[in-house]
Amino acid sequence: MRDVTSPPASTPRTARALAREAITHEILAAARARLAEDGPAALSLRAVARDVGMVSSAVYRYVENRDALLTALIVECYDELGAAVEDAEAAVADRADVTSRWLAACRAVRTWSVTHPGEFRLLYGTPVPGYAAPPDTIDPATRLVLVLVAVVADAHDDGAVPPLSPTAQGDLTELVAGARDFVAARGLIEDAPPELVVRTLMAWTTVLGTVSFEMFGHLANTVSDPEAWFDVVALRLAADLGIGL
Amino acid sequence: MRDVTSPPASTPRTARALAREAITHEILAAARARLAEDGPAALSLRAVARDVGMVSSAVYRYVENRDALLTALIVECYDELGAAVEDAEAAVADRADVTSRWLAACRAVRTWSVTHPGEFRLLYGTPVPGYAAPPDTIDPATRLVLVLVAVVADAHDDGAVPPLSPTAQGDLTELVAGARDFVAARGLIEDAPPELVVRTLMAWTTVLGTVSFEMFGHLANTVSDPEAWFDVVALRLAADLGIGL
DNA sequence: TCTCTTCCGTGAGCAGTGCTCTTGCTTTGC
DNA sequence: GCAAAGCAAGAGCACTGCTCACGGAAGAGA
Repeated sequence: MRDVTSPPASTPRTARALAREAITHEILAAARARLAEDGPAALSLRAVARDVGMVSSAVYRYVENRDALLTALIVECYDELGAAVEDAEAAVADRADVTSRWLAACRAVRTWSVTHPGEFRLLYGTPVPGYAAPPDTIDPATRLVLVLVAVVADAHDDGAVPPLSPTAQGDLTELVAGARDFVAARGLIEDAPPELVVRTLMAWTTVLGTVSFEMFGHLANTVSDPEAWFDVVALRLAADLGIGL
Repeated sequence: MRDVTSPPASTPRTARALAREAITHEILAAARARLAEDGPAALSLRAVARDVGMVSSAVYRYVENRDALLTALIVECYDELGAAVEDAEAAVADRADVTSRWLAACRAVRTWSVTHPGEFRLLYGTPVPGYAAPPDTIDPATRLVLVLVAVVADAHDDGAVPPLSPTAQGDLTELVAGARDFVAARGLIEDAPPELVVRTLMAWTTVLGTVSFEMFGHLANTVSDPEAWFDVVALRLAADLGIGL
């Protein structure tokens, strides 16, 4: 019984390949479970091997080494987080209400992070000592940022964004040229005002900084309710971006 | 030859105790050197033992365990960073120029971080898996924040801070009560406006977030000159706080 | 159906880790 | 001068990432 939907030449989906894929998936799942408990740096390949009922060396049939396992996890997590933010933002019915869309996206970032502390550490915590993230990870990583930028871009197109009190200091245009090319290449804003780019970058920094502070305990004894605090921050950032209130 | 300056009863500064102190210091120094290379999670007690020319078990005479070593390093680094920021801020001659004082303090944060990447990871990166920072560390950690708050407080006392466009959303007062008590207890601002506290907290989050982004490589291909970018961010935060331009 | 190749799991092994414990030596205090 | 205390060494335990030779199983081609 042949599978006509997928050509066997390009992807020979034999039973063997399927089993291999399933086991690889099982290994990744076990690794993510371990991740939540001990953190990325302490991720033990032997431990995940035990969890899936294998001997440690057998895992190397499926995963090249520990770094490759980390990379796979990073890509998976970035994608999951990106999807969560995309869904949350897309769920806002009133597309003209950019403030709600911004808040929904930001909240989704925090919600996912709080419910996935181990994964958050992997993505936005200290890089694992000997590990250097390969280029494969930067594309999934941008997915989340694109949602935020898209909201800002929409608000900008509507003309709802007031002039952003430009502080004259050198050529901002050149400084954030990379970021402007980034959004331009994705067809979001053709010729973004540097002011807007700077504000958006700062906002994204503050969003992630706020979540990091909460996750890593730097907010203890300072703010009573982290969730409410995050909302305050997110709304103020929206106001700073000219898309709030 | 007795040392009259220090009473021998409370601190018996014998030659032995001095030698012990010196070796402990040497161990800490070696650990910090290792820190810069491999990061906190990979800090190997055996490696620092080799560096100081000891066998691994010998260091346990001076350091209780790896966590205690980390704690000592954290306290040391927080103090060093705090001192660096204090000095930089104090070096601004014109005390009325709050903007320059703010910028100097912020710049000192970044400069220290960039020149001490390993230590920065230790302080503001992912907490080491099995390690929980003891209460001894929170006091040194606040030292740096106090400098920033003091600048804001001075600006506030001068009355130079304009009304901060309050976005009405629940009772901010209760939300940031911890932070307000914090500054009040240190005699900085007696009855700080919640608006100001919120802004200052956000600014501090953004400052550290910006440095973290740079240090952990999340700013790659986005901003051409991290140092110039940091200045832009810091100055804009000052403007948001009402102490800039 | 038979063979041959490819794949997979096992277990031993190497070098490294944190940490404990015993042993012997040196230094200190009386 | 001697007992006590402190110190460095080394063996040892359980753990880590990773490699490699081995035997078995499963699929592919004839």
